[in-house]
Amino acid sequence: MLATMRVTTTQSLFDEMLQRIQTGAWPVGQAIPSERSLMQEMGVSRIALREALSMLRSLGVLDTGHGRKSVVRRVSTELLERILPLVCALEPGGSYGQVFEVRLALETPAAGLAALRRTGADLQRLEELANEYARQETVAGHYPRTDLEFHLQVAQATHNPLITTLLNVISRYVIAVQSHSWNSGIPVAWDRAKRAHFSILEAIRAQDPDRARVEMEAHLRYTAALAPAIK
Amino acid sequence: MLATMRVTTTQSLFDEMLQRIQTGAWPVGQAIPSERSLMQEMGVSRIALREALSMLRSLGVLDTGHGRKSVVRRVSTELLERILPLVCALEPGGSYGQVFEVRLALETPAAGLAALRRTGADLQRLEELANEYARQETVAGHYPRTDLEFHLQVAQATHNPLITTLLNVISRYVIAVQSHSWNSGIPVAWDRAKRAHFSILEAIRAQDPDRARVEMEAHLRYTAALAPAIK
DNA sequence: AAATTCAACTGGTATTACCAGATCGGCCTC
DNA sequence: GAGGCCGATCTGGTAATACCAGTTGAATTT
Repeated sequence: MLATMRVTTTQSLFDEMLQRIQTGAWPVGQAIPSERSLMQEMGVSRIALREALSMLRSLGVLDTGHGRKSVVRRVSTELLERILPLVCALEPGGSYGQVFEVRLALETPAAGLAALRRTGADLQRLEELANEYARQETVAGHYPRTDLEFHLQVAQATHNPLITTLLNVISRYVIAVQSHSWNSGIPVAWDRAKRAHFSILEAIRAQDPDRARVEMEAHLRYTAALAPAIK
Repeated sequence: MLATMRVTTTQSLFDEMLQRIQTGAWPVGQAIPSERSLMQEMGVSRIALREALSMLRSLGVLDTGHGRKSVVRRVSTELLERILPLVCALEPGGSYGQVFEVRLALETPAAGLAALRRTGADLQRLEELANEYARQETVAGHYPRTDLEFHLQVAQATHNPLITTLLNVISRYVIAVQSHSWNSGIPVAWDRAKRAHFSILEAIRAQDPDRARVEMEAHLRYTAALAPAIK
């Protein structure tokens, strides 16, 4: 026997099973062997095995359920969406301005990438959202939602899921804070924002990344400047 | 009793304990009650309790160990560091290129912000790291580490913790993949990278955000182009 | 052939016991 | 009396076993 087995049984099981998933030995979307057969194969107790499984489940890579077999789930962006707010919340000094900086940094090049890669479907969806946004006349809470959807569709058009995920989380946060501060709303700002959306849309339609970047950055900076300095 | 308790015992325990941590009932850095006392207080078996605890542990909010009490840990970036490779590995298109895009998008404006906000201490640290990096002659694995440290120090100089956190995670992953592909290393690339670090340093010293951005973007694009197209 | 039922899976929970690291107080030595 | 040694007893980690409860699918019944 070794001097001391530094890692616990649970940990080694977790590593082993995670590796099987990453290497594709346990393909995504497919069921893994039952707990009973696994504890035989690996020569461990069900306790240790289940603790390792519960770690995988809490990470979102396993979809378990009472009575059915456990299947490997694709760890998609939802995991990041759960984690990022947690990190942002616990990180001290996570003020609005700092989050906005990240949004600006990400979304500006994202607009450029979207201009390069947008498909016909992307363009159509963007058009719909820009029009829907332009139709909004009321001061109702719909405003931030359609605005958000337009921006997220731009992110979607980059066809980079990581960008989409990050912007999803960050934009949601930024817009939530913004709409909170614009309790009454400023009509003239809306008109400008509506025109800005169409400008961005046209740049993306023309597949002009530089113009898309410029328009997006101007739009974001303007809306940010509207929000009265938040703490 | 309710018709059916939809959530499992483990899940409700997890929620309960996570809430205790978030509300501060179980303060960060402090030990939580022992498993035996918890299973008495909550009226559950040790199995369910331990599975919930293992979920907390896998999220990084609990620091458990053999023989000592479990203490509440602050969720730091390490959680993201563990998750991101997983997402990239399992996401079908979550390739190196997509992660690099995010790094480029974030680090370029970060260099600009660093130029505006760097303190004297930031500058000194950057200088040390650039020099240390320049001294590296061997092909040893030190190369990526000092390179990473320089870049992270640039992020640090933005004094935006969210940028620091995100770049910490993303750069780590990008550089890990890069160093993996540069098995032999290309000396001429090193020289260029060393000069690039000094160029960035000088721009930050001069507090010239535009130049810092340009230099950083050029540096990143060059090193990325070196990595032989990684699927 | 279609609907129904039931038996054999599956994962979820509970009980009990023991192992091993960590701790701290009392004891022994100096 | 002060300091180091040591073990009783805390802690979490692992194990074996049993049973509960959804799920499933094949055999049975209509």
